[in-house]
Amino acid sequence: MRILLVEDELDMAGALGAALSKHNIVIDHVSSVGDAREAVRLHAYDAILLDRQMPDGEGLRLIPEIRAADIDTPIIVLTAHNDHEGRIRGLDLGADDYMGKPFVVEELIARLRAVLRRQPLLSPDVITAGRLSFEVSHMEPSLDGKPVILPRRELLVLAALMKRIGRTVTREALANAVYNFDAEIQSNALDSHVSRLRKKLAELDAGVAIHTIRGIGYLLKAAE
Amino acid sequence: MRILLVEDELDMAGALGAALSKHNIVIDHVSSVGDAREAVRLHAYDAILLDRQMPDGEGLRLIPEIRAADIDTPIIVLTAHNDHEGRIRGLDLGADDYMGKPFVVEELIARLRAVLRRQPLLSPDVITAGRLSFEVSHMEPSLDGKPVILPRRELLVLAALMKRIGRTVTREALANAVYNFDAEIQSNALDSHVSRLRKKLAELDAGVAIHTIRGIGYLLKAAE
DNA sequence: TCCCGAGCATTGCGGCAACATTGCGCGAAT
DNA sequence: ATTCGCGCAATGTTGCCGCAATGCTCGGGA
Repeated sequence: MRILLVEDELDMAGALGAALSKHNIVIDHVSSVGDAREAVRLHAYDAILLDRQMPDGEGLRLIPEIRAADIDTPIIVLTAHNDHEGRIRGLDLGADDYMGKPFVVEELIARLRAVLRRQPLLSPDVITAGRLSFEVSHMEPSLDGKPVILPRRELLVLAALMKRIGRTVTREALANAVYNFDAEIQSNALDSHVSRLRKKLAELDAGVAIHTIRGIGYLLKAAE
Repeated sequence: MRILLVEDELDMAGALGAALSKHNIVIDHVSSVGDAREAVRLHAYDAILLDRQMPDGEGLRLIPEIRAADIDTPIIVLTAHNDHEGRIRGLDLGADDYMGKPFVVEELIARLRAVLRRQPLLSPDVITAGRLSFEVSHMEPSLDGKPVILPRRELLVLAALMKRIGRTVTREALANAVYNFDAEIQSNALDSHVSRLRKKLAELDAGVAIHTIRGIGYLLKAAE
């Protein structure tokens, strides 16, 4: 899961980033409306966290722009605590939720999950294949109801493959799901994650296997 | 799918070429307006990526020429990031979309797909024959909804035949769909791809067969 | 009708690039 | 201090692809 954080206060951004990482969320952080606009153009995020005041203007005005572009990524607006008008305007403009600052990170996570789960038409929250199932909003795979613990990167790989189960995922798409664009990968790190994940799936006898599509990417499929 | 890339920066062209090949797109790359003009005359591309500044002039002026020749191939203009005037002029002149540089390749692919899909009257995105269907924008064949994995070259052959299903495809046209004109084939490599594809279609019982039109080319047809 | 040649089909092979695997060292987290 | 995930790189493996040898088919001409 990858989200965009639009926030100019660096402390705040840092703290949020650390907290969200623990929940296996990949973050792209930008500090201005302009950069945010660019980032949204460049990547289809799972969600956007949007602060109101930015050095180059009002964050809220991004919302109609995004919606006009036919992008229905969930947006959560971060507002000052008593900014009543801001909350309402945000929702009117097409935001999905808001959080008054200061807030407890756990609550933000919960709202994120809620907001992500609220799009059942587009994609169900729980995906099942073989003996394996995956709860998207919690980023949690499980086998016969028992949670499976995976390292962060492998988990992100699995998530990306599960979301497109039975269909191919290009190497590039996979890389985008696993790394944010600050990250610079100059080796076959991605391959090794795939390899390790593959091995674990086999050991667990998960009933799914990662197939290689040479020259294109990968594909997760239930074993027959 | 074959597209023309008009770009004089070699780094850029190289990177784009590599990325697009992974998506099974064959690229012809030219570095000047003159060569581009020639290329458009010689081949009916699925799309054109057009950079603005060329050594021998302004790329945009190709657009009216192309449109005047009654060629409605989608054109995506690659502009410098803040080149507002260029974007607007490009669209006015008859381009279909633009991309500000630098950009992430995934987005370009997405725009390509969007632009290709935007011509539903000319050609639908999903072509079906026998039990086989083919999603043009994703270059993905499927049988009863399940994706069929094919090697790159065979996939390109299948795409070319599907796009003209029931009608003959010249050997030459087929070669153009599978190879760019840098590629130099001095054997019957193309035949062997056709052969292997034919075999697979039979094994899969896909309900379509490749017929040979002696002296001319091939024809894909649903089995009766 | 039979023959013959050109065009096409098929298939094994070798090279090569893409991919897989795994040990290692670093650094972060606990 | 120890563990563990991560990126890296070296090495092993796979499978696509172009090639070419060989066999087959069609169709025209005598």
